[in-house]
Amino acid sequence: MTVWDRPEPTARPVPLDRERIVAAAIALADEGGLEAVSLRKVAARLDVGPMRLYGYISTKEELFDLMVDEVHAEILPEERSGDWREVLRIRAHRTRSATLRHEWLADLLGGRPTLGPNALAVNETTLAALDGLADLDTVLRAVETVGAYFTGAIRREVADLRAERATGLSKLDWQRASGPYVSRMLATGRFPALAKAIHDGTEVDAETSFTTGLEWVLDAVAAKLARPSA
Amino acid sequence: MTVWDRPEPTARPVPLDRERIVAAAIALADEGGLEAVSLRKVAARLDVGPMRLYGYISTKEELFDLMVDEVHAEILPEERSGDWREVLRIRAHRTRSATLRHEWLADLLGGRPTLGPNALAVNETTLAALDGLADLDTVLRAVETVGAYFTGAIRREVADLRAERATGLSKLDWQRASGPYVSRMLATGRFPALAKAIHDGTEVDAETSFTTGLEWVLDAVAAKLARPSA
DNA sequence: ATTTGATCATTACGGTGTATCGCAACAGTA
DNA sequence: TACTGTTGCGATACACCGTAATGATCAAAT
Repeated sequence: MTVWDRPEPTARPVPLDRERIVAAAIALADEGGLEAVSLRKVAARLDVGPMRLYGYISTKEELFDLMVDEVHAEILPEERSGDWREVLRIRAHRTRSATLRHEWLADLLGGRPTLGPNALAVNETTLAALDGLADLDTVLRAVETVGAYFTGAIRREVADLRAERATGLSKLDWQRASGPYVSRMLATGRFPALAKAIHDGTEVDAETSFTTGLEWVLDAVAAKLARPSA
Repeated sequence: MTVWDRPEPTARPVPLDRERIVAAAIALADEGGLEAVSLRKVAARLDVGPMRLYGYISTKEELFDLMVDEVHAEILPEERSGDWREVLRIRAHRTRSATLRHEWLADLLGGRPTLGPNALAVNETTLAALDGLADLDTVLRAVETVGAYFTGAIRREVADLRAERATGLSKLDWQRASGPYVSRMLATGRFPALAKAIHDGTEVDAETSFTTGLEWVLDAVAAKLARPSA
C-alpha cells in the first residue's frame, strides 16, 4: 500500500488551552497595551478562529482575569521570608515591578476581585506571615490597607509615566513651564499653595517615593499590630 | 407681507457646549456605567450628530477627563475646615462618596493625571492645609500617600460591591460556602491561613473598614509631619 | 453680489465582542 | 459495518463602536 493509497490524515485543529491563550494575550498587551488585546488578534496569533476562544473563556473580561492571575505568579515570592514587615514590603515591591514589566496591569489592578490560584497563593503567604500577630480583623485590615496603598500608588505612578511619555516632559517640568494650560492656571493666583509646591518641589524618583510612602504605611501597621485595640 | 412670504428661519443647530456634553455623558455613565458611554449615545441624548462632539473634544478619553473633573466639583469642600488631618480626612471621604454616587469614577480614579480646574482646586485646598507643617517634600509625600490609599481602597470597595451585586452574595458568604471554586481551593489545604481568615473573619461594613485604614495612614502621616526627617 | 471660511451633517471605514448556525469528525450502538 | 447522536469547530452575521473624510449650508467679508 503506497503513500498514495493512504488518505492524508484529516487536518486536526491547532491544539489549544488557556495557558496558550493567556500567553498570547499577555504578549499582545506587553507590546501594545491593553487596548491592543482583542479576541480576534489573540486568536490570530494562535492561528485559530476567534470563536474558538469561547470554549475556554466566556467573555473578554474573563481573559483579563486570567491575565492578571498569570502575572501574580511573578509576584509570588519563591522563598518564604521571615518578618511580616518584610513580607508585606516584598509583596508591594514585587507587585510594582511586575506592573512596570506589564504596564497594562495598572489598568486592571484593583478593578476586580482577584481570585485566581496565583492571587490566592499571594494572599496566603501574606496572611501566613501576619498570622497571630493580632486579632484576625486587625490583621485583615492591615493587609487591605497596605494593599490599597500600593495599588493606588502603582496606578498613579504608571499614569504619570504615560503622561511623561506622551508629552516628553517630566511631570515637574511640564507643570512648571512647558504646560501652557497649567502655567496659565497657576498664573491666575487661585492656586498659591499648588504654585509654590510646583515651583519649589524637587524631582523625586518614583521608586523612592513609592518606598517612602510604603514604609510610612508599614509603620502605621506596626503600631496597630502592637496594640490591636487602637 | 404675509407669513407665507417670509421664509421660515433656517433651522439653527442645537446649541452645545462642553458643560452640556459632559452632563449628558455623566448621566449615561450614572445609569449604565462607563461602558454605556459612547460618543454616539452622548450625541443622541443631545439631539446632535456624533461628529458634532469633535468640535469640543478631540477624543473619547478627553471626555472622560472632563467627566472626572466635573465630579471633582462635588469633592471640593464648600468651606475651608481647620486641621490638616480633618482636611485630608474630608477629602478622602468626599472622594469616596462621590464615587459611590458615580460608580464609574472608580474605573477612572488614578488612571490618568487629573489636571482639570476642579481637581486643581481640590489639590490646592489640600496643600494649603498642610503648608508649612513640614518641609515641602514631606508634605507632598504625605498628600500622595494618603491619595494612594484612598484611591486604592475606593477602587477595591467598588470592585467588591460589583462582585456582590453580580453574585448576590456578600464577599464573605460567597467565599465561605457558596462559591464552589473558592471552597474547592480552600479544601485543597494549600491555603490554611486564607481558610482560617475566611472562616473566622467577621463581616465588616465597607465604610468603617475604609475609615479605619484611613486613620492608620493619617496616624503615619502625623508622625512624619512631626519629625520630617524620618 | 460674490467669494470665502467656518460649522455642521452625512457617509464611510475598519475595527470590536459575541450570537447563531451548519458542518464535519468522533463515540456509541445495533 | 452501518447508523446516529453529540460534540467541537469554522464561517457568517449582527449590532455597535471611534473617528476620518467628505459634502452641504450658512454667516461674514470682500
